[in-house]
Amino acid sequence: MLVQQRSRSPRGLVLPGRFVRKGETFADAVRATLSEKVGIEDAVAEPRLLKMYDDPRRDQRGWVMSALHVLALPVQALADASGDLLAVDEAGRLADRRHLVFDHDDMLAAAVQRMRSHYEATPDPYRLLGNSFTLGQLRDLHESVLGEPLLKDTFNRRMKGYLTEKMVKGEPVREQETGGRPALVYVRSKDTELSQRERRRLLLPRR
DNA sequence: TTATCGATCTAAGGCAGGTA
DNA sequence: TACCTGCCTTAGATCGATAA
Repeated sequence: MLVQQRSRSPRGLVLPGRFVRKGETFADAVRATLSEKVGIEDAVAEPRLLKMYDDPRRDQRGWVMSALHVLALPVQALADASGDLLAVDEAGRLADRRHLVFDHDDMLAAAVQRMRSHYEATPDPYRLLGNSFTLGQLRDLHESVLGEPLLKDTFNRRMKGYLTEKMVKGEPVREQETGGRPALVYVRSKDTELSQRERRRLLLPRR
């Protein structure tokens, strides 16, 4: 999670953000925040609106509404970003036990919960692995996001239903750098929008 | 330098028990 | 009864260490 140090009162760690200016949409403000405050000009993924926060008591400076957006990016894309990348725990709080100012702890937990629920139901829904990947890479990513180990066999069997082997010149592509038997490279099947029944079936198993 | 072996990894399939 | 799940086994492939 990328957090930033707020220099004005109340001081402390916050999620990146700013006020919406006259004539701006939320989308404009999100893009401007990424550009001006984080240093990301061209995000490969679109930020997703998650939740509105409108409790009049949430900010001592006055009545401030916040529109929480979520954007997931590979770590490499954040190499030059302004702020600190911090780990979160199982509950979606900062792993080092520090707290964010305002109600940003709740925002962080909500964002982590939403992201984990998406990774319960769809192979890499935020496309952090790009267009092609091995099952091992996919499982590592899902375990990282969910914060717990998964059953390898069941994960592979469930995910394969939503993946297609990557083919070049009629031959399946294999990843040679796994240290063992070359792993098959997969791409997402065209239809990865799962039905409610399929989503329940795809809920990932735990070790 | 080369061959061998063990460790490690993925892929695939079988099987028994559980469940809708 | 068909399907799903978890566990297990076997095979194939690579890498690094080690002996000849």
